Amino acid sequence: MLRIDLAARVPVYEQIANGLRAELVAGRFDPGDRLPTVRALAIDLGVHHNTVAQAYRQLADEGWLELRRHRGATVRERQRPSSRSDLAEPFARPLRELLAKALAAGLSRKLLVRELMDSVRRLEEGAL
Amino acid sequence: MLRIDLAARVPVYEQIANGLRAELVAGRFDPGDRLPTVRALAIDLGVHHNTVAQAYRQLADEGWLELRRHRGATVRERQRPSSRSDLAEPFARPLRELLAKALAAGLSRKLLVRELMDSVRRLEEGAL
DNA sequence: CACTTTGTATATCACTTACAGACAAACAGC
DNA sequence: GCTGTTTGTCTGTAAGTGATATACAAAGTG
Repeated sequence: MLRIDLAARVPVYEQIANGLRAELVAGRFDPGDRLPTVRALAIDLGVHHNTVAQAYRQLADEGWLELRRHRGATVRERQRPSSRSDLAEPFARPLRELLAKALAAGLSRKLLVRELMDSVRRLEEGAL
Repeated sequence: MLRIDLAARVPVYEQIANGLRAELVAGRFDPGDRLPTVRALAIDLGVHHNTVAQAYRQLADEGWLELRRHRGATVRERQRPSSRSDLAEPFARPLRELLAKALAAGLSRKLLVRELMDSVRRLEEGAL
């Protein structure tokens, strides 16, 4: 389901939240679906259950999950937020820096273009 | 020149390195060019000079800069690394998670596609 | 040769992260 | 209904990291 890199710079709880958010945005869960309990997922990922709980709480804050004690995490109906163009600015810079890193790491421009076009295709298909 | 966000999650020294790397990859500096001294850039950015020094050292480790005491940081001739396709994998996931965050933050797919296509165009022009 | 400039090294403080362990309350089986 | 288990949460803690402060050695500058 998820792959966690304990040595990565980005915190584990954020890796979990990022991974789940990606699946939620992609619509891989339906409203009402139950996510694994914090302990079950923690064992599955090999981390502490508090770490998973933190990720769940973050996604709950963002409105993706509803957390009720002893009922687990249920996927919430969440209207896709309305788009505003001034939100593109904080996205453009991370993207540019990510591309710079990739180029510096040795990826060719051609390969990067292919990756980006893949993302474009997935986006236009409504997926991620 | 650079914009630093002290409140951001990514460390300041890495923001500096990222920003400079983006300009270096884009070819905005010529080999032999001098970068500002650590103290000058530190004052300009409002951070400690050690923080800038750390960014410079990272870029030097990557081969972008040559650091000689009292001579400042000079931009090195650096052959663009050869591309290998297995390098695309560690790039795809950050990209996907970045897109997911953007979608979750309210960017429309259409807007994201436009940003990505902008990047593609810049890449194909040899810039960034 | 005195003074400034410049990158570096060491120490310190604050913050974050992941974990440990205990807890209260809802659930399951009887 | 009652008891034991399950489940998310709370509090505390040890380790690691980031940014700064400060001192230092050596090259530049007049």
